Amino acid sequence: MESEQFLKLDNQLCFAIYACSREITRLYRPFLDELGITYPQFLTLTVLWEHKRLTVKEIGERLFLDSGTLTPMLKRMEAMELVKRVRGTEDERKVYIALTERGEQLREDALNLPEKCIPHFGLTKDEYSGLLNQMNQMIESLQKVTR
Amino acid sequence: MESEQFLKLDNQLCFAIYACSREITRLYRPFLDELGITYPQFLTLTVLWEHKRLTVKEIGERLFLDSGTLTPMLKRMEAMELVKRVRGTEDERKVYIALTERGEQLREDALNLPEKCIPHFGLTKDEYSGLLNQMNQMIESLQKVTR
DNA sequence: GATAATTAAATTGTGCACAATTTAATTGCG
DNA sequence: CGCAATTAAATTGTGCACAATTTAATTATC
Repeated sequence: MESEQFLKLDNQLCFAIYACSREITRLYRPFLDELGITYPQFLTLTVLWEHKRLTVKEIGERLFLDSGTLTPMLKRMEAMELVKRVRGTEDERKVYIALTERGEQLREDALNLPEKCIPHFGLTKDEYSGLLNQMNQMIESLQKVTR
Repeated sequence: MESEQFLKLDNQLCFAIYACSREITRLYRPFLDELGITYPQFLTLTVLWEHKRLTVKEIGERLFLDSGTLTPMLKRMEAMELVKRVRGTEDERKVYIALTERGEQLREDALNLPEKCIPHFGLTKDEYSGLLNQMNQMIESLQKVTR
């Protein structure tokens, strides 16, 4: 039947996406190594470059990560002096994350990172944005079920 | 400039793929929980259902994983009696991984897993296979650089 | 206004993922 | 043959990812 076909590794989109995600991380790694950060740390900085100051929860909402992942990572980033962690005063449950000078400056070094990496994806501009759309659509569909 | 745009989270295909991969794993989890396995373990079983007996290296070539990841995972799977690990006799560097009875049987329970999950991707049949092709193409392009 | 329910982070514990190194076996080569 | 180079797994160490629980603060309700 069809079931048999779907169970083959080569026919599984989920495996292709999982493998692709790891290959992209591998592509980014040498560039990120130069900056002294990991890929998830780069994503965290990316949202902070856009929003300056966010709570742990707000970062989590954007990256789809929870405090179990973020808290230890943000502590490492604080130790590297990339971010400051400040407990809220009006609501003491919240912890605000803001960039340090160093965290701000890192943006300049990261600015050309996408341009250096994206060409290796082997996609045309249209394919890139088409794929971006489809992926975001898919994420939305999936989140309706998984949340 | 364009650089600024590329650095925004919403424009980064790499983030979309990373997030999508994790959402798919989240979708599969409850079904895999019933089988008592994780997603990477499911992928390992998938290649073994296709090939019966493979070395650690051969599994790694198919899943793009190294012994640092596979050895401990395969030991856990051996403890769960899903696979047998047998050191090669003609070449003692190799370790052959084969399914146990239980590992074989699990295939029946996993057979309908793709059918249960794929509809939630929110894709048409054509979109699914188109995306599968593009992802595999992308993986190939990336591996030319990262290997 | 006390208390129950909710919320935000942190903590605990398990399982990848992967770089780097180690160990042991095999192959290549002079 | 003898030894260097290579190969296959295993090991070591770091960093996510996430479920489940805990802690502490805030909000809702009576």
